[in-house]
Amino acid sequence: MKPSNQPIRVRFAPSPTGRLHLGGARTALYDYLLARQMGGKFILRIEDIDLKRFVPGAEEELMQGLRWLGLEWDEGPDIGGSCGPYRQSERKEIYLDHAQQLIARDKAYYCFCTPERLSKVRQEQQRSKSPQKYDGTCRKLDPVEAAKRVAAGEPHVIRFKTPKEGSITVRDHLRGDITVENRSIDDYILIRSDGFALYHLAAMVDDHLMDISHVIRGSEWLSTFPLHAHIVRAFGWQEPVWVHLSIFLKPSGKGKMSKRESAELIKDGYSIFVNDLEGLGYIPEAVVNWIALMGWSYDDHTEMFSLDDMIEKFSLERLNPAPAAINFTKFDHFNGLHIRNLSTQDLCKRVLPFFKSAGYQVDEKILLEIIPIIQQRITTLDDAPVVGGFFFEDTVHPKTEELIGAKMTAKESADALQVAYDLLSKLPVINIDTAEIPLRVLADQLHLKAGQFFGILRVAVTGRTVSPPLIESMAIIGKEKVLERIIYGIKMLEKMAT
RNA sequence: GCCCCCAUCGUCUAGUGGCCCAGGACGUGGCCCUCUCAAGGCCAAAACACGAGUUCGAACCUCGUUGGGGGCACCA
Repeated sequence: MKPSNQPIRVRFAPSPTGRLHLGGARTALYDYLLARQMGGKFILRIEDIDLKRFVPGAEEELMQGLRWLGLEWDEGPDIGGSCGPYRQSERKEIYLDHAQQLIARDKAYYCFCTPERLSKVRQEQQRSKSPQKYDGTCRKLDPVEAAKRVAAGEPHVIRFKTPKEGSITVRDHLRGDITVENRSIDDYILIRSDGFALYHLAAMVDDHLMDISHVIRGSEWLSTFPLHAHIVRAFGWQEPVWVHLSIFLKPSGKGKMSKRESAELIKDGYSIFVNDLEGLGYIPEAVVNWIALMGWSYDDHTEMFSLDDMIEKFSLERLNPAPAAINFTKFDHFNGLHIRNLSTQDLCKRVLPFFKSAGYQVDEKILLEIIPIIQQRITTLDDAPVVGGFFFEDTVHPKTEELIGAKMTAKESADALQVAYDLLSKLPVINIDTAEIPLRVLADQLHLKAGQFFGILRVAVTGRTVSPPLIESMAIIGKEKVLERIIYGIKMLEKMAT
C-alpha cells in the first residue's frame, strides 16, 4: 500500500482493439473521480503492445468517447506528460530491459519451447483433466547454457519464475486479502519470441514507472492478480492499491453481453458502446450518473448526481464487488431526469441536430419557444422531433374521424369548431392569457366537457390526438395558421356530414 | 476439469449483531392533478438463495451447499 501522503495517480489503460463500452467508461469515470477529488492526476495510457491486433480508429474513438463524457485526462498520448510515452507500442525496450533485470535476479528465465509443443502439452492436460500450465521444461535449464543459446539466435521467450512453494496473499481494496497457492500460478510469458512484452509485464512496469498509486481495473484481472503482485514484488517495488471492479452483466443478469447481443441492442435504441449513445439521443450527464451507480452508492436515497457532485462525494469505500446487470430502462429514466434539468437554451442547442436529421427546416427562434412545452415529454433527444416536429410543418392532415369529438356527431363537432373560430378570430393574439378562459367558458356554454372541446380543436390545429398543451401550441403556431386549420377542419366535417 | 470472485425486491442498491416482520430508485398496478400525452404527487404488490453453527439476539460473523460470474493464450 502506498503511504497516504503520496500523490494520487490513476490511469485508464484501454487496449485500442475495440470500442469503448460502458464497463470501460465506468472504470475511467471512477479513475477520474478519484483523481479530481484528491487533487491527483488522471492518466490515459494506450495498451497497444500487440500490433497485430491494431484496429484503425479505435484510439480516436476512445478519446472522443471519454471527452464526450467529460472525462479529461492530465497525461496521455495526445497531450504528453512527464512519464511518457503513453503508448505501450513505443515502450518495447523498456519492457525488454526490465525482463532482463528479472533474469539477472533469477526471477525469470529463457524458454525455448515451441508453440507446437506447448499446445500439445495443453491438449494432454485437458484430456487428463489436470490444471493447464507450462510444464517447466526450460525452468530447469542452466542459465549460462540458456544465455548461450539465446546469443546463438535460437527463438525464445522469457517466462516469469513463479515460486513453486508456499502461497501469496494479495489485498484487493474491495474484497480484502486473497490467498493463493503459488503452485496454482503459471510461469507466464513476459516477453514473446518477437521481443514484445505481454500485458502482465508491461502493465506492471508502466504502473511503477508512471508512479500509479491506485490500479482500478476490471475483475477479469482478479485471477492473474497474484501473478502481478509476484512480478511487482520480484522487482522490489511498492505495490499500488488494487481495486478490482465487478463486471457488467446483460440485462437478464445471466452472463455478460455477447458480441451478437450487443449488436442487436441497437434495434431497441440502446447500445453498450459509448460512442453510439450521442446519436441515440442520450446525454453525457445521464450516462455518467447511470454507470456510476452500477457498483457505487452514496447513501440510501440520493440518486441524481452531476459529475461535480460525484467528484465531491465519490469514495472507494462505497464500491460494491458484486456484478451488476445493465438496466437500460433506468438509463432512460436518468436521461429524462437530466434532460428536464437542462436550461431552455442548452436543450435547444442539443435537440437541434435531431430536428435537422429528421428532415425539418428549423427556425431556431420557434424551436426555443417549443422547448419548454416538450422538455418534460421527451426521454431521449431523438424524441424531440416526434413530439414537436409538427410545429415546423406548413400544413396539417387530420383524419376526419379524429375530428369528431367524443360522443358527438360530425355536425356538432363542426359547430363547435365554428364557434371556436368566431372567438379566436376576435382575439388580437392567441396565448394562454387571452384564450384559455374564453375557451373554457365557451365549452361550458356548448355543454361540452373541456376534454371534448379541446380534443376537437387539438386535432384540427395540430393534426394529432396527442400533442403538447393546446393553447401553448396555438400560441407558437400563430393566429393566422390556427384559423386556417380550423376552417379546414370545419370543411372536412361538413363534407362528412352531408 | 482446475483456480479465483460474488450472492438483499424482476433490476440497481441501503444495510457492517439489536434502530429492519428490511429503506430508496427504476419498472409494474392503482389513485390524484389534468385539454390529450407527459411531468409531478400519493399508495400498493415485490427481496435477506438454502442448511448448519456462533450469540441473549443474525440480512449482517463462521462453515457447508446451491446458484451466478471471471480466468486457465507467444490477447488485453
